[in-house]
Amino acid sequence: MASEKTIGRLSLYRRLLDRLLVQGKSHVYSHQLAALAGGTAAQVRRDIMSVGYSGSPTRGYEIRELIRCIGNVLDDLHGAGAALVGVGNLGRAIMAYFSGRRPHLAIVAAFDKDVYKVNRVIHGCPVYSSDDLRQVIAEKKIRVGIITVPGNQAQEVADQLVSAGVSGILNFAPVPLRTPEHVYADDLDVTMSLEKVAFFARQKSLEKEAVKP
Amino acid sequence: MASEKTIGRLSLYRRLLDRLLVQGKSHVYSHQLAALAGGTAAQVRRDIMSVGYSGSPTRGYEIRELIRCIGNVLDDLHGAGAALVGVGNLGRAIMAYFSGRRPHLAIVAAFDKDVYKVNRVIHGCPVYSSDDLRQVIAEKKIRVGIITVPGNQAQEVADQLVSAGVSGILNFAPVPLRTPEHVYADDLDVTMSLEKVAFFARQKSLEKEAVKP
DNA sequence: TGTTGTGAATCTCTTCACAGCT
DNA sequence: AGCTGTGAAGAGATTCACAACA
Repeated sequence: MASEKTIGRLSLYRRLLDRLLVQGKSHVYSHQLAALAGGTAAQVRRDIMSVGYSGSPTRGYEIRELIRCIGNVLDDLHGAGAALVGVGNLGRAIMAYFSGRRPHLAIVAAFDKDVYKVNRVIHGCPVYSSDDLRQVIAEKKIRVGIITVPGNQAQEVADQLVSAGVSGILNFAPVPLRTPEHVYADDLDVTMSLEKVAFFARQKSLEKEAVKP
Repeated sequence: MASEKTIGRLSLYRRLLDRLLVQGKSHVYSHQLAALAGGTAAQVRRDIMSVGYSGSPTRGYEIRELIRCIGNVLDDLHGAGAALVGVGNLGRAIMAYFSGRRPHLAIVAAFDKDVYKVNRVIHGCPVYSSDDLRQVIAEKKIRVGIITVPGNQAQEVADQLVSAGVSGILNFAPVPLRTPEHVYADDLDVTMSLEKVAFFARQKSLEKEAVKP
């Protein structure tokens, strides 16, 4: 089975391949894809191995076919809908971003506690009251939740999502979630990322100054 | 030197420790911090080793002092300002989120091409024209850039930021950035994260069904 | 020649396990 | 007794390097 890191890169490769296709390309070599993805050719070849597709030593990979094989691995055959909880700034930004982008992985329901936000349609997606979360998720057979509520409500929302039956959660709140073993949760912690960048930016600055004193 | 992963976790630990402090706690054991952070006690101890602080076998770590030591590693002594480029939905969400949160790492300038957005103050942060990017970044000695523009403009903005002198970039656009070796860049790819969650959610569902058929 | 696919080596990160301390 | 700090082992991911191929 493909590792977590590999799955992430496959998602990236697919988008890059889509772009190449639009540009009229039909084949690509591992080193070209690696350059676009910011990785090495060997890594690209290994990742592609895991989807069970083989390229040709002379022409490289056939883009259309490779996209199809990646889709076989990544996509749910019947399409998958996601639910977003927390229609604030960030929630709306994410709804806007995914609106009409990938039909097989769309945000099909949003939830908020604020009565002024519910019963509206934002970026093509209906907003429900958080009270109806369990029911809507069951009806629409939603298996993925996206949490964009403030940190102090994130765990509570996660518990509701899990109890409603989702098996994957993408969490934007700055709090690591506690979830049962049968649920996959990924924390996308912006504060952490920014502090990390700030730290390594400082390192790089110091290196520069050390060279040219 | 601390690894990339360790730096990220230190940022998380610090926020958790802040919370504990507010709750009136004064000491914490590695296994408690690990539970909050979703890691193991051994990992917490190793991470803390790298900031050069030692706890007591009887009382654990003194929270206030540990926060200080983590700050010594993570924070720039003189504070660090970040610049955000792209005042759209996502840009505003991030500005709102960091507004007044961490004084030593604030977003001190935002940029946009849209004339209706420039010369305003959003979430306490002045918005400048993208034309003035180089000048403002030099004046304010900004070393960290945040990219929240659409994918097709991201690389161009990154090049401008690099040429203006930043040494770290946090990129939200769904395109891996090409940056010179002396610049640290982190791509925070939401599409990738969501597709990863959807994939592993499906795995988990299948596991569940396999057990209870 | 220049590519793919892949075993083997390497590198990095995590966990184990226990001495030492209080 | 129960914790910390850490050497050593283990697990995982990446890169090397080369046979096989067109």
